[in-house]
Amino acid sequence: MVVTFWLLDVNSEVKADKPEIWLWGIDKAGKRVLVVDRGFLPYFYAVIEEKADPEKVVEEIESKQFSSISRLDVVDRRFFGKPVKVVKVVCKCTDAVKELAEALRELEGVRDCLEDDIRFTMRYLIDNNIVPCSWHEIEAIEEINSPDAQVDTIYAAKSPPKLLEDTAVPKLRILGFSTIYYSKEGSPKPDRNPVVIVSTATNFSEEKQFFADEEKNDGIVLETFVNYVRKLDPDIIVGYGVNSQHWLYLRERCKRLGLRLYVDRTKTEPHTSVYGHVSVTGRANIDLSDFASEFPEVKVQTLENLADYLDVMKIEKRRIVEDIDFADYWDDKEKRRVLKEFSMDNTRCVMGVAEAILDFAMQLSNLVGLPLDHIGAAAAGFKVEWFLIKNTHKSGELVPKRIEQPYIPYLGGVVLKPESGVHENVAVLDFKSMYPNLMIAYNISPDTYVPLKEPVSPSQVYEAPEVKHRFLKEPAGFYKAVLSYLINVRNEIRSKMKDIPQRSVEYRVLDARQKAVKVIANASYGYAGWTGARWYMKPVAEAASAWGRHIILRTIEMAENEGLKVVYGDTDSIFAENEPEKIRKLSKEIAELFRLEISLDKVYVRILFTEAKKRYGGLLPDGRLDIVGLEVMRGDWAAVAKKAQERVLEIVLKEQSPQKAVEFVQQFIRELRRRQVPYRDLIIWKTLTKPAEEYAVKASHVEAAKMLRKKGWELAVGDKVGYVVVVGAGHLYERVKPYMFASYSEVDVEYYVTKQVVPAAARILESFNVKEETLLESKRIEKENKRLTDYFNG
DNA sequence: GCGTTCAATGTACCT
DNA sequence: ACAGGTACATTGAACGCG
Repeated sequence: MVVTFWLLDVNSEVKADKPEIWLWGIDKAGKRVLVVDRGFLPYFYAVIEEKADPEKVVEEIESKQFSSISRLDVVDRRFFGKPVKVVKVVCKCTDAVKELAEALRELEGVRDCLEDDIRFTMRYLIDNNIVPCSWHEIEAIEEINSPDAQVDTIYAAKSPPKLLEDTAVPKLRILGFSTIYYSKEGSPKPDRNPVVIVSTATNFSEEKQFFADEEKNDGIVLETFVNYVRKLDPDIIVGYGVNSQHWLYLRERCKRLGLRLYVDRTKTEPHTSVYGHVSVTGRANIDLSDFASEFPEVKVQTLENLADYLDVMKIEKRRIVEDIDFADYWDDKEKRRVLKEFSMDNTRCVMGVAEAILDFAMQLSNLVGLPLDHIGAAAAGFKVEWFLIKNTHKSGELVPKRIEQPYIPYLGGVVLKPESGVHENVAVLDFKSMYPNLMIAYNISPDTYVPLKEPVSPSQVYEAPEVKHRFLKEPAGFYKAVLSYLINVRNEIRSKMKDIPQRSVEYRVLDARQKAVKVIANASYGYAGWTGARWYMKPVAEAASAWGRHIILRTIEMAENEGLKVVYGDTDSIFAENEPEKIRKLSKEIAELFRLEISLDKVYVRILFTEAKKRYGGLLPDGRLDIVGLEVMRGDWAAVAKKAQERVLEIVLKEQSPQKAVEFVQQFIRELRRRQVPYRDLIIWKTLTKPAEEYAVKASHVEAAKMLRKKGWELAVGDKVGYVVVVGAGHLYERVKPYMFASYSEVDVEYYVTKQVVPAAARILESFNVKEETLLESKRIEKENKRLTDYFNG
């Protein structure tokens, strides 16, 4: 019979020494199915030396009588674009692959073995063109002696599945959860601290909570939670921080209590796997924190901040309970109610954030080919790499081994020094997807690169300026193929979206798709220059950036020849006077000369450049401010400074009154000195980028982290530390405290005046010759106004 | 011994 | 564990000074 299913998860098993692929999915009728494919064997390639005879090599291998070899085939492949003869070594089991490849590498006539490092499940998906989060059909028969799996039907495959066109997403059961641990000794530890609350919610509005008893016994929490999950049988489980923390915590708790955390579909426990994701067999376990980086505007990426940003649940409308207070809240009968509600709200946030992210995650999984539960956990470089592996496989290109490469820096984009001060009516022109388009236009790719010593006629190659790297004009390299596809597909999607109502399901899915496509296209240049990449090739990245410099510099020349004054530019953009006719002419010239598209991105009514590069603020026609690089945009400045600077910019750009801005700052400082600003606006957040001991110099956030650790609150590398500056003597790092350990009365407000608000405000006002001292003068208002009036009137 | 100078360190941003 | 280019605050050693 033919089974049609949407692929949710995949894993491999070994039964009686034979490898099996298990495909978990949902069929057209909404039944949960497991398809077991026993017809696929692992393999790798032995690359034959150029002068060797492939048949001789096969004979040589055969003579060794390796028992784990199933068969040998001589086939044609390509390696970095060059045709090679390889022996496809098919193995009887997955365990044998590594060992066998190691042995064959030593054989005469074998140059190297490749693709022995491709995981079996990914091998199966790629070879059979099977795509996670897509529909497939397969010839299969219902299993008689079924393995124990929590699905409606189990099938045995009779042939590999076939990918279908259908892009619809089936109705899935989604479960979200969050936990509260009880600890009076700092960071909760599973060997001593119980889980007192688990809150769950589903995408069909079912909310549940599981609580520990009065003695804080959590066996009941874990047992009832596990039973609930099994009964509900979700396809997707979502949480925040579940990969790095919660699954392991719950599992450890279960172990101590003699329980099993059987929340999957086969009675195994959640286990950490590739890229640090936690696998729950038969379901897709998704950690939303893995997707938080898609929202760089959110500087401190906690669940509540993300939910606030995505309009899931506003922070002002919530009662937040800090971790350090969990135990106190649990112990107090009245407060326990608040803690329970806080926990339930966390799970509601999980569900809301999941709704904003899941479409994107599915599209990314679908595009890249990594299973849904892997895709978030995989770093950007690995996403690009799997996308490339999947797409190069089709053209017979072999996947290089990952080898450690020395890091050799190279030149990047051009950044112009801005014409500091205020400019009116400024147009921003930029090259759309500059690096991908350069790689397409000049066929820059690992498989088209012509090494220095290789003779080739100049007419056959594109030669990058300055660096002189050469790439064949023909045939198209795989970057060109793949990037053209991505750019075309994105354009098609975006034009399709124009004809669809924005609230429709279809629009949302298309939007998620175009975002996924954009992520991969944008990361491909960086991938080429990443020393960890399998296809790392410095000349590829270096040629792209060299072409980029060449083109932006020619563009500036041409603009100026046109009579357009360029006031700033960075990598792929130029800022110039907004003269539509001249701009149109310029765009046309660029298109003809370089076969690249430059477009009018936006126009600023008024823009202010500081003396520095990469820092400016502009007023858009709709009245919004566009602020770039300045303190307002930074997560490591106190909110007081950011708010003051933003208001100063607004006054200066909209009302064009530096005087009024000065008065605002002076008033703001008075309020700050009276401690009338919220305490939370004084918190400074900085990332711990390495273990506290490894810092070469003393640093405020590290000292704050050490204070937290002394009280049992451990921070991991990558965590953000929130601290405030308090009164006292000595270095700055000696005068900081974690924000939850300090009280407002001990805060050193003068620090915030002189080192936060004043510098941030002065950054803008220095364009108007306002000095920091002026901002710090606090005379009576009338007197001040007069003095300023006199000052600005000269 | 103490203030000044400046390279080094550290973080976060822009494209 | 995608690239290079850049700004900026703070630290701490070197320096100058009877």
